[in-house]
Amino acid sequence: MSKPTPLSGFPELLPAQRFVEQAVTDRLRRTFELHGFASLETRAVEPMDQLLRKGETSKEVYVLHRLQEETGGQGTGMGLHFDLTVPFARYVLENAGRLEFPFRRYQIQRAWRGERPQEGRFREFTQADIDVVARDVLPFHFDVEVARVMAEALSALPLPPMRLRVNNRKLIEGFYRGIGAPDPAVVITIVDKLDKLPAEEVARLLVDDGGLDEAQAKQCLALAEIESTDGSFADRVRDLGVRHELLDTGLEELAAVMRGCESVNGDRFQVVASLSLARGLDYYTGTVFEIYMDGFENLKSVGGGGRYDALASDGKTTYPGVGISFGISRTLVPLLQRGLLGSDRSVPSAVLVALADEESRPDSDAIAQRLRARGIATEVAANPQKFGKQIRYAERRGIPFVWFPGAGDGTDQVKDIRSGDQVDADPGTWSPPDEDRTPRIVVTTENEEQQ
RNA sequence: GUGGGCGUAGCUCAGCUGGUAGAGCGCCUGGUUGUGGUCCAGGAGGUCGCGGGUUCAAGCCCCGUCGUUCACCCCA
Repeated sequence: MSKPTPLSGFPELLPAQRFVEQAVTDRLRRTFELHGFASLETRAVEPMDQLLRKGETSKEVYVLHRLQEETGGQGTGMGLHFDLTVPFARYVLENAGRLEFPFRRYQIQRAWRGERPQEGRFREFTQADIDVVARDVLPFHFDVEVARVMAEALSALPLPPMRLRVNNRKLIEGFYRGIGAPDPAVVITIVDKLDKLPAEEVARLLVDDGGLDEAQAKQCLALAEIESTDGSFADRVRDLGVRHELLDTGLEELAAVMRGCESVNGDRFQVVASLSLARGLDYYTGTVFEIYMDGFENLKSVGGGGRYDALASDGKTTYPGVGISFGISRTLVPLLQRGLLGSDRSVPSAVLVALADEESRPDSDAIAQRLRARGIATEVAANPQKFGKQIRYAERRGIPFVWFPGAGDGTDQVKDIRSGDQVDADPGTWSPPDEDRTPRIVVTTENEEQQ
């Protein structure tokens, strides 16, 4: 069999990289749970009609069918989910009678999209979502809470600083109605292209496709330009002189989110009111979020979310929600591939017990067991090679300590192969420094890389 | 789906106007006979993505194909 080539869009990590990914998900999980979010996993597949509803028609869903199905058959009618929000909404409806509301959950899981892969964009990827869902009414303070929890979670990760851009659908829709736009939804999708097209181009689209006149288009761009890290955006919006009830509501909500997030601002995280933000998905009804990673603006948003008041509804009861998701693969894989993030070991082992000869393997095994019993990850050398080879075996894998049974007059010795220090040691009492118990994440900044 | 770039050793890549396949790193052995990293000497490893064409001769030119990558689209 010839060497298989990688499948584009289906990233697979090396052990040292996988350790980083696991460490990141562990930390996310810890933060989410500290805030009382329960873990949830939903099945990988959903019925196609679930996946394709709610303005998701453009999604490139991977459809399931059985290999031996009659040709021309209708398939199974199931597809792989492409995000975690839609399956969650379905799950809430299905289990509404057994859940306590407001229900908060986190979900760290894979999703699939059949789109063309690019850096940070994959066909199979992992994301971390938090959502809060209530029955009938979801108090607004949850909009603030999900933002704060995600901010806290991301600040704790060994990643570049993040920026959370926030806007409010009511605000911009109210504004567009206030200036007399015939179809606010169209205006939203056009304004959303501002980060890709020059302003003049967007202005022309607003006139040609949005049905606005020049003055209205100018107003829209003026609104989109507004950005602030505090509540000052509100005055600048009001200065534009547009009046609409929905606009006022949106301004109040966005101001509330900004106020609520003040304390999470810092070196590692910044919350920005950004009035150009719209998001393509049409199920968002109020607050919308997008996350950006400093220095990686080319990846576009690495997370996003918002409030969806009507995504989950069984006809009688609606379950409004608000949530935010973070792209684990999207952020981690580019950093890992560029070598900006890694770990100092490819194995969990902190200690390699050397093997003098095959006959003494039980002795080495016994030492390893005593270390493991005290929580020290330990492996025994694969072969009784010359000790130089065994040290090199450890060195290649990043294992910091090599244990020599009966090295000094029958006393065991342990060597820190980084410093070369070798000391007498007892497997019943010796411990590595805490920082050596598990692999460590190694962060290289872009600047260091260039030097 | 549309358009461009790129497929040569495990990895990163070089290979001139077409003339018998190269480097660095890594790997293996020895120097160093239970203590690695440095150094020295030696060694293994290639259907040049695949198929066809042009030519005395193709890694190089042409066509096709597959893979990969970037952009559009869309988004985590």
